[in-house]
Amino acid sequence: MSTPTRSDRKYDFKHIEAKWQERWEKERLFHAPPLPQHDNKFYMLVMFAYPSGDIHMGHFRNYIIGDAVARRQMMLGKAVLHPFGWDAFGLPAERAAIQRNIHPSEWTDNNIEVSRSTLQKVGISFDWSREVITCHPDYYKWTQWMFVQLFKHGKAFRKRGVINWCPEDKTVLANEQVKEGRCERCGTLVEKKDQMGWYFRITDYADRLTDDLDSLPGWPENVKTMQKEWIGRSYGLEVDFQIEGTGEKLAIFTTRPDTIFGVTFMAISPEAEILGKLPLTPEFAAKVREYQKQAAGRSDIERAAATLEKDGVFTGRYAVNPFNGERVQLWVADYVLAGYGTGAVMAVPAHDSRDFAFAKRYGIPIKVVIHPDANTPLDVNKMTEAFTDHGPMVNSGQFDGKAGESAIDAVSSFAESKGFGRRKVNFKLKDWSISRQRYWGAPIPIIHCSNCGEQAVPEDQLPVLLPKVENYMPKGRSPLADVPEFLNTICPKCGGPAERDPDTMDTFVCSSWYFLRYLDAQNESAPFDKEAGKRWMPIDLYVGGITHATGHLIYFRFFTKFLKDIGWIDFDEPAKKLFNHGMVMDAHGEVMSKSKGNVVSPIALMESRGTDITRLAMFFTAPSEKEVLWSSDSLTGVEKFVLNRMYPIIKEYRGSRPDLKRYFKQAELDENERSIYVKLNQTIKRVSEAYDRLQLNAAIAAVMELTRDFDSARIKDAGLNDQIVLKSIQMIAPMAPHLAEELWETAGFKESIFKSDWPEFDPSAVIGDMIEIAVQVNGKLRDSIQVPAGSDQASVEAAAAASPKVQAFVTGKEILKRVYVAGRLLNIVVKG
RNA sequence: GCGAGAGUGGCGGAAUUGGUAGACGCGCUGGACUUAGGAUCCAGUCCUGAAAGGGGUGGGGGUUCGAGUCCCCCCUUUCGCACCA
Repeated sequence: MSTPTRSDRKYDFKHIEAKWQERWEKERLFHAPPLPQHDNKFYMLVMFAYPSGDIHMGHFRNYIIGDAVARRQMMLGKAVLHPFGWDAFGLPAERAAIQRNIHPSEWTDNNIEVSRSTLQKVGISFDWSREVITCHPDYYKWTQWMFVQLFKHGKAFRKRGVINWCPEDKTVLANEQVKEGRCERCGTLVEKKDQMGWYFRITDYADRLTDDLDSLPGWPENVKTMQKEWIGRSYGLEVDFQIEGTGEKLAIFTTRPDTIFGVTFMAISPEAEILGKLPLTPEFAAKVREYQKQAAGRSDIERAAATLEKDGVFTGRYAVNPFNGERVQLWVADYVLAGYGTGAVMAVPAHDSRDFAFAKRYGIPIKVVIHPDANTPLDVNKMTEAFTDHGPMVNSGQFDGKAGESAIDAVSSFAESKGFGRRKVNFKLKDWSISRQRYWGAPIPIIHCSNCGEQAVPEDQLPVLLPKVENYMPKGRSPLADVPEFLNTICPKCGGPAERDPDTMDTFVCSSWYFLRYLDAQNESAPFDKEAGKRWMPIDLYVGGITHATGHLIYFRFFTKFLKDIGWIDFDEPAKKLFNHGMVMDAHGEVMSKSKGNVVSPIALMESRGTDITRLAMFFTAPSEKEVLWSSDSLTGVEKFVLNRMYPIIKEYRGSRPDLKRYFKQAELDENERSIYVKLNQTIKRVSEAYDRLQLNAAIAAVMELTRDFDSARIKDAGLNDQIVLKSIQMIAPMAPHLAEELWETAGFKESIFKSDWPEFDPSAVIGDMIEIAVQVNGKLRDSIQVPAGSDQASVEAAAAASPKVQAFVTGKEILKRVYVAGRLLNIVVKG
């Protein structure tokens, strides 16, 4: 299959790839300088990997995209930082340890070895001297340092609260790790539990995390939208309702103050704290308790099912609407979320679909206070669903007639002036729960002292080393809790006996700052050098999968903002540009998985067809942001291109060692030469733009066209001929680096092609001396005419008028006007 | 339900952002060279039509000299969130 016919040399990719990988390594070609010039650097980051031991098509695609960009930036003369590392803490290592009776670190380190050497075979231009491994103490020392900084600034705190509990993994999960009520990792239904744990106050950053998205034009809209929705900022009014016959107030949050005269009941979440403070008669208290039990037994999914019939129980108590003094029933209902707002809502059945369903079920009155518009009243008896749009207020006292924003404004201001309400901003985003009751993670650097409370481990005592343990079997509490040598310590403040926190940190903490450690990975006295941060940051391009849109990609922005606030860095946003590559599916559009047996290994392909051909095939099959349905057909076209055109092209090289910066004068070239010279420059332009937009499929297509049109036999000028050969090789180099290096060397260059200058196009040669003008009559194409470049409108019109095809549509008709687009098109508009 | 995308040949996909739709590649058809071809080369390949021409970018309207591209209404589809009051 790989036997070329036109080439008299076999394309011995195995030899070529090994040779160049070795040479790159020896020459330290990819080692980034410690402190680049800020205006001439490029930080190319790909999401680091969990070391599972194999590199699959998804990794392959991710890293070759980053590689193509990094290598091209090298050719553009930038100081390039292109590092890699391993997100090495996490559950699979514990699993494997339990199954095979080896230590998680051993399993992890072995996998890293295997994966690293695979990546080296892919020829990715990583600077391995900056590799980070998050489970090694020299890294997690600084993860703990980050925790301590957060703690010292009040951004890390411990509280008891309802948490997501995965019964399979036996650990707490952050909200971001729960998808559709299930553990993102193992798919088990998540349970609610009331438990003590550590949190990061990411909610303090909610406004900035939302607002600053607008300063990121280089981020895809869909990711920004997803983050905004996840953070879920909403503006509204908090109103106090007195609970009749008690001194208690019930505060509620609403985004629709304009419906407040339509409140006909109130609803409290069964988990809301206020419920405990309500004096209930024994009869009602028992009913409420029973309902609470029932609600607690329902999974999140059951409770969230939108179609689920709302249910609840009456508390026997009444609340008073401060706007009109009306007395309404106070219910407990589990469609109200405990964790949002105040855990209680004012219910306006006429204008909220959930309240509507509830009111219908329990026969609670429905009161219309908004009309669709002034002339279209709503009839309560005919309503089959709530009317939730905006419209003029009715039955609302002095507010009648106000509508929309101004209505909300008027009601809010009134409440504020009377002192029973205040404007408020609420977020869906919750504080980030980071305690994990598992072994294989970074220990939380906190000491609990019965006298002094929670004390951060002094920075000079970091890292808190993860001890060896006998048993990683998950029991629902951290394995470290059973290691007295670890647990027992002394209080750093009073010196008395104290205990370490037994929990470890969510691995997303480790990955929230790894991009900074790359700047200065060996630093033993600081997480990274501030000057290196100034020079290298922000990340110029961050490439990874879309799956991290509302997890990692929010967390690392949060860390960045925190570190800026405490003076470690001087920028607000970590990454200027974000690119999400598409997934790699099998030929039928199914996700590749071991259980389906449809996994295609990039390694096998690289071995049978060559790494560069495999890389080109991945680039060429689909644009990088779209999903790829991978089949072996993907290889056919690019393989022919490499074997029949690209690899043999070097035979056409005449050894002229041309000045690659020289531009030719079109007048000095003959017709064949001129046309290929124009093609060359058009190609350089197209390819450069394609790389800039990461349209690597289009970049390959353009080079294919050039090499197809290139016919050395028809070119007299050796310098021109050789420019075409060499620039074609340069243009393909970032995508097929081994092949390009080999050809470049064959042409006589001693230095790596990645030290050569990326070709620039001759602006005077992107259009030829004769150009084609489309001639339309009434917008329909009738002919294409050749005119000298630079012709004015009059001469183009004259040439068009001479065309018989055009004449056929114009003769005898009145010409109304002519639209001329210079160098492209002439449209003759005729009557009739 | 809410939100954000996407619909272009048999297939993957191009189209300088309002200016010659279908680049490049796969597949397919025919031919050349061959003992052979699953190699290579040449030609063809949106539909219709003998041709001239006509039609054509999910469907329907609109703006414009000109719309795949902009606007409105549908349809299909992918992804995300999912009782957030």
